[in-house]
Amino acid sequence: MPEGHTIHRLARDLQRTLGGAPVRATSPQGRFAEGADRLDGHPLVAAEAWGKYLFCDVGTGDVLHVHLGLIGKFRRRPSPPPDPVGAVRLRLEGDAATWDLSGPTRCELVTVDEQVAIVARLGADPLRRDADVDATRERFVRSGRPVGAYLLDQSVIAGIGNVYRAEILFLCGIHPTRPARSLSEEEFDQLWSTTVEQLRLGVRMGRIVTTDPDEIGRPRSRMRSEDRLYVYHRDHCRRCGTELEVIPMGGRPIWCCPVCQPA
DNA sequence: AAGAATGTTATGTA
DNA sequence: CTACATAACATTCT
Repeated sequence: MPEGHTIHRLARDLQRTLGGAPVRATSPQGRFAEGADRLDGHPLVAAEAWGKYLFCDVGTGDVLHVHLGLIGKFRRRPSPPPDPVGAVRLRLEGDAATWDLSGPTRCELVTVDEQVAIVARLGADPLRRDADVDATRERFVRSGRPVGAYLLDQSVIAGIGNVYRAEILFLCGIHPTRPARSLSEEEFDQLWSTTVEQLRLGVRMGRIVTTDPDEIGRPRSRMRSEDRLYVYHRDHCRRCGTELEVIPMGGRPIWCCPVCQPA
């Protein structure tokens, strides 16, 4: 379910609703009982996203590390919460809200050192102020890999998923099969700034909307779902109507418009 | 009601 | 070492 914007938004919401006061942590299905015990009663000191990875520091030396994977979800519920819906692995109950976690690929307690090691494997996160753009540009100009595959590589840029990679390349008019090193500096910089802009927009909207409101003729909040994207999972280009190419890349399909994104 | 889904990791191959 | 392919995994939503 999530790309980077979802996790950043989640970190912000967790911080806002659970920050400061002690949190009651439970594992309704018992599958994370020990972890929940160690979290229980401690305040959430900081919730932070790094790409698609979430870290919640409880100030005891334990850091909750969560990766939602494809289907994981943190659901917000009122406090006190109703019965869990589905297989809830971890429940964090604060005064203002309760959060139920289901379906994560990763849910574990790590040390701060381990957190640092995990983050070290990740590339620059465009949503973070400490993102190293210059280092990322350097890597781009050296790689012969297709830019479509490269964008999905979390060790290069952290936070882009299959929807954003297709949409960002469309917005930049770049064909996904082009080698990363074939991009000019200007093209890379445009790619980066578009990524920052789009991910921020995603955080604000709480969903991915890459189409231009002027082009669609409606504000983003009132767009129909089929109008929110230009190419992802479409048959025809939302801008020019041309039939889209679908190319397997990085193990997953990418859609692109042969007219708007010349090879 | 079966299948798709905004993903990562481990493992194998060339 | 790099690039690429494949499988396994987890649950919800349509």
